[in-house]
Amino acid sequence: MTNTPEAPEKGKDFIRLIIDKDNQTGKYDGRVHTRFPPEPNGYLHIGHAKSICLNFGLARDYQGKCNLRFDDTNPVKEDVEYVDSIREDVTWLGFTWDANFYASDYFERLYCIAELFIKMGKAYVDHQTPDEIRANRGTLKEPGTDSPYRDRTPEENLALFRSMRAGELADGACILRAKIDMAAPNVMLRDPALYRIKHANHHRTGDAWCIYPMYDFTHGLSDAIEGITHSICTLEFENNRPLYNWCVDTLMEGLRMPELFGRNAAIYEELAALPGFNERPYQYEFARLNITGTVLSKRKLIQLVQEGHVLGWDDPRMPTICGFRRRGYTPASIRDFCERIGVAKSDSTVEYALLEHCVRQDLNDRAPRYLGVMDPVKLVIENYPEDGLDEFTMPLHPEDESMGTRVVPFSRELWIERADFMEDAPKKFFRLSPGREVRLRFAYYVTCTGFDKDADGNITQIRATYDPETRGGWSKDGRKIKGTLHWVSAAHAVQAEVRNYSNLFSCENPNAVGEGKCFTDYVDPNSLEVLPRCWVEPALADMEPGVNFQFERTGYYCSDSRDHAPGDKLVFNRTATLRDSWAKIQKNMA
RNA sequence: UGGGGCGUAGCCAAGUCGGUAAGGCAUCAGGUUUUGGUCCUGACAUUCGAGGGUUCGAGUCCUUCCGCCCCAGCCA
Repeated sequence: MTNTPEAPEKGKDFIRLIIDKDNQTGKYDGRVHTRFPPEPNGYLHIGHAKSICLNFGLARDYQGKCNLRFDDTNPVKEDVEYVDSIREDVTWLGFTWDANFYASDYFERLYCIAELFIKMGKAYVDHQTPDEIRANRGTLKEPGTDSPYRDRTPEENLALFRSMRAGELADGACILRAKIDMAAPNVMLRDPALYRIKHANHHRTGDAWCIYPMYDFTHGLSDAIEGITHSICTLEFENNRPLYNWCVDTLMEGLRMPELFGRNAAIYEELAALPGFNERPYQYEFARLNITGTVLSKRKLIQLVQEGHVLGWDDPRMPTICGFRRRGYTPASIRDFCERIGVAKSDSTVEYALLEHCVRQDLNDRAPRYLGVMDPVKLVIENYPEDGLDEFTMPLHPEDESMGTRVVPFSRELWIERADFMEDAPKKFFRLSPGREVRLRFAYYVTCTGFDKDADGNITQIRATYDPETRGGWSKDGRKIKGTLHWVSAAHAVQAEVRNYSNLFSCENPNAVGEGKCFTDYVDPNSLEVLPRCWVEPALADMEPGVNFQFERTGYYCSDSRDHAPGDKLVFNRTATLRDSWAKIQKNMA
């Protein structure tokens, strides 16, 4: 691992503790080699980010290595579109793999290993139908029944398996099964399938194969081939671990039986020399990530996209990596989140608030500030000259001068936020109201002198006077001004479309909906709010797509990567609101 | 008594050979502030799923019980 972000400084998780122990005992000679092994059948989500940060982070912290390996053993579900997106997302998160492999790289070796298993009497070809196999597997509490084909000779099995590979059999005609124990209490061990026939085109190997290895057979062997030391996956694979071990151990045993090698001897000898088959990898499981208010399973995410509940995989409301990217989340904020949630074995659901905290913290430091009015109402400065103009040079960041400045024009007519004015304001309201004085950010103090309404009672315009002695938003007499409003000069403002996002789901846990309900029933149609006519300061007109910034007093935003066109159509996505203690006060008053 | 895991605050999560419950988020209360932002300070588990036992001493050891998650794809 090279080129990776800063290391964390906190209590170690159980996996790091295991590695420490391995290093102390001299296991693997101090080598640490992990891998991130996605199946390219969908887009990566924040749950994958946890795994990515763990696996690549381990390599970083222990001066080890981490591979990217596509687990592409099921061609009908996979596609290059997904492998491309996965590579892009891992890279965007800030990680660099030491090697990029595919399970399909190992198809020939895997096939030879299967032949060896057959010769060892550890695998057989089963001609039972899927229904029969299911019926004979037994139940969780009752043992299974041996297949009538279980005692075929190695010679017979070898011939059959070769005809499977040769394409002489139809899909589903038979499978290759491990010969373990049909009465095993762990159902995974009741003669699991190793190979199935699928006359399907594979995104990488094309039509070279019509049989494909199963996950359990492939995974541990691929790990060993790559010299992986610590194979980390999620909790639901705990039951698979004995099978993982069986596959690796059985091969290691077979590799010591050269009398069985036959014409593929070269391949077996090569495997036998690999570090992974001398000091084999071990699998460890951690709890997958859950976050309140969203779903994190590929199946559900696909459903949201396909049924049109969202606008695509990168819809900013999606918990996908590309969704967060488009929303304006930074790689550093997601990494920080993954560090903070920890790695453990208990099922847990992290509050979305933590993720929001992480972006806010990151963006607070690095996002330049701008002024933009979301819900505009006109403010006329009555004592300001009709053709007057001020140009204020404002810092792009209040605590970081190095970020520089920009110039913001000021004139007689301004746009301010409708919510910043109240006709009859309570005492705690620090904004504009008849007779009250507020500061216009970095401009002047203004005092409200009145307002106008239309026939329906809507406020059409607010009137005020300004104090020329307060230029820059500061006064010599030191009088206290509690409220500071953002504003934009009506004559100079640029129009923009602002897209505000809130929770995609209207319930806290869309994974556990009531009887007869579907999680999609809880998709909130108001989770996307489009404000087509906002007024923003001119400095924003030429902003490139994909740039993070803050609209002061409002929130963190990001120019949209798809629809934002500098100098033409401005489109800004809300990444997160600012924390809003005024909202809390209002809530408490109500 | 199918098998495999897990249970420390509202949410995550440290807790190594038993020695008297880290940290973060959220929440609440103050202070600073030209963003009701940021920042700073303080509060927030007499108790670790429950009971029993061993011990001078138990979140850690023993034991019984309870609760939750995973497994019966020719998916991963």
